Amino acid sequence: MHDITKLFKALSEEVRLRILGLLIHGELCVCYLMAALNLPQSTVSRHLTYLVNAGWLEGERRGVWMYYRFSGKSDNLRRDLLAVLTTRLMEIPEVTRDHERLKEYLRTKPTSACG
Amino acid sequence: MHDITKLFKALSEEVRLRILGLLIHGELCVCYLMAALNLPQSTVSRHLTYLVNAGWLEGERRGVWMYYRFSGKSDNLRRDLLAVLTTRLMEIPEVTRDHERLKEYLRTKPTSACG
DNA sequence: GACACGCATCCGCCTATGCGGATAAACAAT
DNA sequence: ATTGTTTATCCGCATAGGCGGATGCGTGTC
Repeated sequence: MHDITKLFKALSEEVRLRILGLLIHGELCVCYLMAALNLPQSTVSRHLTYLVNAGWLEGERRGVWMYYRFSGKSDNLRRDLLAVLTTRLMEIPEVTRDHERLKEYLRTKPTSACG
Repeated sequence: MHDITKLFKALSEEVRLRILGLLIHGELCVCYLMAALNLPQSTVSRHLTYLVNAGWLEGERRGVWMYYRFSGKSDNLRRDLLAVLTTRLMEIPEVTRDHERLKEYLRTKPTSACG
């Protein structure tokens, strides 16, 4: 039961929902998440760690860069919830706004950002 | 966005998931919930109020008795989540145990109980 | 109005977790 | 080893909300 409440608790914070909303279309580096969310690095990092510990995400380091994506682990509840999130998160204005910001960042893409 | 995080936060506590699990088959009076959950009245009442405020439940008073059921209000996210909960909550041992307790209570059903 | 019952809320105590700047740790190049 | 970059974690502060017994509020009967 503790695993389950942890799954839902992870979804009970705006920043974390926004992160999941950004990762729906595939993995992203922290530097992109920071730009899209327009939040300080420590805030983003803290929430990513929470989502990993709750079982939603997994991270992969590539050099200095850290990428996050939805966890490959799968159980019935998480799979069902993920299906719901995949459609419903995109209906949230804050999430669509983040996607616009991400697109803009990709277009202007500083050379200092990850490959 | 605040409504959405509130929905998930409501699901992030064991007692509240257990309450929702008990209400899946239909409305129940608080006295039944207390018996099935085997928890003090104040604890049950507090969580019921939280679930009402989060948008999951609605209550109806009948004399001194208070009945709760899933809210008639419907939006996309809540409807999808409810569909998930309807199947997945019954897979949780604590929830099935509550149902057994409820059945036992119904069988022995003190005359002082509602209905 | 008095009394009884069911249930919402208060209360004191405690734990969990939000925030962002500072710092530590990990990685890479020289 | 030094320097630079990215990111995880610490820190102090603040808010939210868990617990259950006590109390207040609402309903019903006499």
